[in-house]
Amino acid sequence: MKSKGKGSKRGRQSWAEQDDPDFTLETEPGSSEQEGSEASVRLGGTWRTLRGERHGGSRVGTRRRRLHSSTKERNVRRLESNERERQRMHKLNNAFQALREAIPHVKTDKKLSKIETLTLAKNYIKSLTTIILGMSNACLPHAESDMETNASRLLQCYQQHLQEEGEEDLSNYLSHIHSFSQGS
DNA sequence: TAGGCCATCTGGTCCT
DNA sequence: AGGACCAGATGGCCTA
Repeated sequence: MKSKGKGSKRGRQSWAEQDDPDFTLETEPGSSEQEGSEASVRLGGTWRTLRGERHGGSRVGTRRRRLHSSTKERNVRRLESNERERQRMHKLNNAFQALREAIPHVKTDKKLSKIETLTLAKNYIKSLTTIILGMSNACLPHAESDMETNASRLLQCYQQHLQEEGEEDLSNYLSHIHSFSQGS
């Protein structure tokens, strides 16, 4: 355990530790579920363990049980939602990786952190927007000098492009923008 | 060793 | 009702 401020925080109560009137407290000497109330369930091809205690807690010799659904059922549901959450986070991380690859940045051995990725992506979008607006302003010298109006028309044009063409590459989009700026 | 970053677990809330 | 989403907590790994 690392000596950081985080370490001193009290962990969230687990389902088995809440002050819930629906829970009964019972002691079950010799039960295989005591000593942390572990249960293992096979999910997604691997065995996962559900701990009745939370990250090194010290609940020994007692366990609590909800009256209406069995401990086993709840353990299984918990493990299933853990698995779904894991998959969800993996998808999120894949999206972050795709974003990393989409934005230009100085290549180093160290991969961009999530916060760096988001910040760079934001700046990249801003830069591209500025460039595109510059292009359209060149074609529309006086008519649409208001940046906000231009930006909203740009967005409108982009959405229209997505509807008509799906997610095509940037060059298609840019040529669309170009015809938009010439046509209007 | 402290701090940053991350994966995972967890329970609450929202949505379908 | 069940799944998706979210945020808090925690421990592990890595680096300055």
